[in-house]
Amino acid sequence: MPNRNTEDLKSRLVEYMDREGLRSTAQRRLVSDVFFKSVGHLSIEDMLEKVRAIDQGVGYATVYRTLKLLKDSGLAFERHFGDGVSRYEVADEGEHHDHLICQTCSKIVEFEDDEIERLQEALARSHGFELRRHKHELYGICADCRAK
Amino acid sequence: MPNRNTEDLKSRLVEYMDREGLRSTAQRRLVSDVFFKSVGHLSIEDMLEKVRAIDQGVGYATVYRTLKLLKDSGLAFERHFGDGVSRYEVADEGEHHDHLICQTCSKIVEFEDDEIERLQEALARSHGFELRRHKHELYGICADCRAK
DNA sequence: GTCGCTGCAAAACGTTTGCATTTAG
DNA sequence: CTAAATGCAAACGTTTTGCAGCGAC
Repeated sequence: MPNRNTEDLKSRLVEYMDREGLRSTAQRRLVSDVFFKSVGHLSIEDMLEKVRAIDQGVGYATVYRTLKLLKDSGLAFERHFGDGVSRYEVADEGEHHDHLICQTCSKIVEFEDDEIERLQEALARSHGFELRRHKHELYGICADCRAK
Repeated sequence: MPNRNTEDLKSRLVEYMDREGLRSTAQRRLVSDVFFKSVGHLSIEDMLEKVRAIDQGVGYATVYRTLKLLKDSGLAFERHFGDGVSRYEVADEGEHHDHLICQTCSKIVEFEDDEIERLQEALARSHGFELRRHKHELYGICADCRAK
């Protein structure tokens, strides 16, 4: 139950599909609806499971291609956390965050730090780079796991 | 020609192998020597090519397993830059750096910023985490590519 | 001589694509 | 009707492993 305006996301997707001349199909609506209502970082398998709970006729490739579509439209971020699996996350507008990951229990905490953002922007500029995006992941052991 | 004490790295590897009861073989010595003399971020294929220039009998699996050994011993870092390929880098002691990557020409600039390090340490602590390692990658367009 | 290591080839793994069929527009 | 989307299965690229023979100790 994310606190999120899924209607807005849906209409942005429709706009994108209109613009690109893509068709609105039952599968795309199902996959994108399920995705927009999800929290966290979902693999294709995760999505397939959720989607098949509603319609088990949906194929892996369709989920894969719809997630790609969502990524291309800017409505999903694709993440890689070191295991070989791609994960997808709803790209809430304006919101941005990095990740703090527990190496023991795999808990993922999201964070944002304006000061770090500012410093990395400055750093990129000082090396002549125009910064487009970044990946900042902190790996450690969370308080719960240390307590055990 | 990295400015690096390869003898030290070699002896640390020998220590590790002794401790673990592993054997010193011609292939392991060759692969690790080539690796320690290398700069940058090498894929298994890169390493295989360099190694086979000296002894073309060496198999892919041996390079793979030796790189894994180097990673386990703490003498190599494994990196993932988003294409599906694992890359390895010599883990010089004390030295640490993050990466600034040009999205156009794939140039990789290494950086280190103590202030960012300090902030991320504080941030992890404030979330109850004991920080073990981190990944900080900045993607953008370098000056050369923007000039074109 | 033992048991770990090598090289090969094959398996595994997640991702991506070709194609015949279905379906939105 | 037409072209795009689907589902399947197969292709892909990379990583990982089983195993027979080889070699360090």
